[in-house]
Amino acid sequence: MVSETAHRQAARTAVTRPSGRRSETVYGELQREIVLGLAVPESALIELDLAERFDCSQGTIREALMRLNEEGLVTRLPRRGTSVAPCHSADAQVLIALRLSIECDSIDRLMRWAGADLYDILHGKLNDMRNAARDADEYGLAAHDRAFHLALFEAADLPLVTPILRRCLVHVHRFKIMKSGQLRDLEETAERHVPILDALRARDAPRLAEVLRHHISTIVDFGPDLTDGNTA
Amino acid sequence: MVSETAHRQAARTAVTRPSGRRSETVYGELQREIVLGLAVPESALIELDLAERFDCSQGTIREALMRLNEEGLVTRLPRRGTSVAPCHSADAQVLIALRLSIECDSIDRLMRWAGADLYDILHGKLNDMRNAARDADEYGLAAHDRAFHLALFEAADLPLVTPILRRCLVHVHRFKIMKSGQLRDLEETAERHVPILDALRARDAPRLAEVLRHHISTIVDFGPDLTDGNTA
DNA sequence: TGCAGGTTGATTATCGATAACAAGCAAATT
DNA sequence: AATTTGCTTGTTATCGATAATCAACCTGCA
Repeated sequence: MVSETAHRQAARTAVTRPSGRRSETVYGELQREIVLGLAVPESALIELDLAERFDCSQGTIREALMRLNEEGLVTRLPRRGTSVAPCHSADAQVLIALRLSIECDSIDRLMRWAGADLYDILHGKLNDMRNAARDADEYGLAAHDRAFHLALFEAADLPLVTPILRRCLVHVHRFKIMKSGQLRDLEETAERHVPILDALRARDAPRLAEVLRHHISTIVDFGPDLTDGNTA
Repeated sequence: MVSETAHRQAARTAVTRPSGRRSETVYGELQREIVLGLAVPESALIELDLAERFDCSQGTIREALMRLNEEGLVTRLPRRGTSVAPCHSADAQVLIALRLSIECDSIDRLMRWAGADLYDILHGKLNDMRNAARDADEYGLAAHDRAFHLALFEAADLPLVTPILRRCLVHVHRFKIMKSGQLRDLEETAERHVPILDALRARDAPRLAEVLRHHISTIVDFGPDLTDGNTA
């Protein structure tokens, strides 16, 4: 009996370690594939297929898909299945405008709670970005970039708005990555955050607002062509 | 044999109809209670308790809670449980600003696809609002009001933005209802939509923008006092 | 008294099976 | 030839049971 217990403990540890929370892994991987454009927009995602692929049950997949649906990365129709969200420039433009308004209009509020610890946290995220850039990990860079902006916004203490910002960030990244191929200077993208940190450290609210506005509005240029699906 | 088939049909209809989709019912009822303030902000929601109350399984409750989480009406922490979302004026102010920007900035785009059928649909929603107002059904009125604005925005064909607008609408309604007691003129709230319909019928984009802007910015006045939780 | 370590209670996470459902297809009847 | 009827297939929705997890408490010891 004792040995059986010990064996069970060992097995549990061995099995449980790899993932942590299973649906979390599935969620993260699918998010990566969608944002990176590996999963083509409008294509179907079958729950049972994914369950087999990730070696888990349908319920776990369902949970991951619901999380994705929450951010708008997939569309779930009642009994018609799940599909990868479309990616049109019209949506992206509105989303960027919203992001601009959310991030910039809350700076005064943000400043009231921002302390030195916030600066340290953000500096950590910046280093994460630099590492990802060095490894040519475009998705990792984008993920850390989202973490940076979300951490900054957290200081404004607007819990009902944060999920909306998260959603905007994800879609802006998706559009940016799908629009321009891999021909981007990742290092430069990371360094673009330095002025934000500087303004924050100086506790200069107007400058922070201006720097942020510039940072966000120059992420994607809608100049040349668009990866728009419908030509209507 | 014929009678047995007929009976089976009748039974199926009788049993299936009441609920339709079970998680849908749970979702709708919980949404009502939260928006109406019947469920107090920050209070805990236990999955198994709800499962017993609605006489369904835990998974069904979980699905409903996830939908609620999607709109930000509840907060789900990994292993700490689910709680009703807070309701502070700071969030509400930002949400109203976002709503304003989403609805008003897409009118040009909207006009390009709007036809006579859209006017008819919206007119139907207006009548729904009038009926709810006559019945003193404040939640019904709010629900039809959301449907009105969402139907209008649908014409802009920005599927990635629609869920964000839905979220803003729900929270604005919640804040509005929780702020002012029941002392509101429901009939007047319904009639406030007539100018929007008029401008749409006239296909006058600038006027529609102006009317909408006024409509939205006068929904809640942050003048006197605030039902703010923290006094920080 | 103070604390290290285990135990319990509450809650969520996962699973596999079954039910419900919508759409497409094919055959049969008119 | 056209319409309808019924079957088949692909997919999601729901369920009840079990496992994993975390926080708080409680016990034995110094």
